[in-house]
Amino acid sequence: MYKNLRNHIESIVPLTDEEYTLVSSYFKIKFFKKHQFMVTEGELTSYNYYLVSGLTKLVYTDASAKQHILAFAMEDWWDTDYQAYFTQTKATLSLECLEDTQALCITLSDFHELCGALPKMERFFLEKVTRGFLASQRRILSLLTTSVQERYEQLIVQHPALLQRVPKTQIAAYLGVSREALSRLGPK
Amino acid sequence: MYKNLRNHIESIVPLTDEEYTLVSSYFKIKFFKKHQFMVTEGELTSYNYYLVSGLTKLVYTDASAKQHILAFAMEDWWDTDYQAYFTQTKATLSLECLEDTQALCITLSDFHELCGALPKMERFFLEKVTRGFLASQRRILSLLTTSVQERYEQLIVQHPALLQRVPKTQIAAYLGVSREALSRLGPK
DNA sequence: ATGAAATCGTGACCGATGTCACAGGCTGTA
DNA sequence: TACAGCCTGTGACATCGGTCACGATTTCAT
Repeated sequence: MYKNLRNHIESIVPLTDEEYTLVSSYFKIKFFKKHQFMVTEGELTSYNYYLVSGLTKLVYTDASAKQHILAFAMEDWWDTDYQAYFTQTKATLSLECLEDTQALCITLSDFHELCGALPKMERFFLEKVTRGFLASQRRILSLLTTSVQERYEQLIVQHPALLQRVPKTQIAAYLGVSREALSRLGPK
Repeated sequence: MYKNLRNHIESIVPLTDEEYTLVSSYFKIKFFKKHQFMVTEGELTSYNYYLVSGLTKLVYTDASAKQHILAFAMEDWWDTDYQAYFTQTKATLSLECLEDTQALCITLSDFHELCGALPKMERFFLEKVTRGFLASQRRILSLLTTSVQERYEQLIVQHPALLQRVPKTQIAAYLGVSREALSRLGPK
């Protein structure tokens, strides 16, 4: 079972059936409904989630209650408050479902155990984290160099499905502008 | 030799003398002068650099020749155009020395060989990349949530030495504002 | 020492964006 | 049906930051 996860891992490192059985034994499936929190600000973050289906947002809420979206995640993405997860401290971010979501989750200690038991998985995660790091750098660059309009147009090109599933308010919170500013450049 | 590197690695995974001898055999030392490019936009990026001493900036130059600084790096930091390095494609960033710099460098194929020969090093790099990823996420959040002034003040607190070594123009290019805007909020 | 280049502050002007307010449309629920 | 809550667009206004221009000072290389 969990063919999704197996395909996902095997896109980077091949696994035998026995190996995958071992891998999957470390994961537990969880179901969440729209508006539920998978990670809650101020609480400990027990799990790293691999999303089987659904849609989530990773959010920071600032002092004036304004929301800033670090990332959306959907099928085949990994997501959690990594800072809190890896350091086992209280979350500063929240991970909230924008749709009903199924996820496979793993604790930090199981994560380490798994890497120890199967070095291939360490390679897999190294590759994954590296890609995440590169994506973050691209995002920083895009925040530094491009206008809101350019970022919006790129988002439309790269994730057209998102716009159908997420209200503009949230898109604005992801792009780093107010809802109104985003609305103004739409009609043009 | 290269005690820096050994201490750096051992802050995460302990090494025997033999292991470290093996590790260091994969690295080559290089010397650069101020204004030299360690990575040049448009060219292939052969190396990942561990900085022994000196100071560098990782820069993107946009269509209108404006510079945007992704990161400064100094002693004990790793630096290169990772996108270009890991995918072995032409660099879109430049890595330029702001001071004379010594660095230990490793090719991508040697990097993979080293990880294969010594799984500990895979763990080390996983840890390193993870921290880099977390730092990037913090930077994104700070770009989304804080004003130029706040970012400037945080930079002063976190890296006071930088301000002594780097002209304000470059600081501005790192913070994501014009030189003039940064100058205006200095006297406060 | 001398000239060229870099650094830095400052003023004027203007476009982009945040904030606040209002209105219409849509959806879900009692 | 009726209501409440979201989502979206739009206008008015103030502010922030970009751009251009100027000049003073410092740094650097010849």
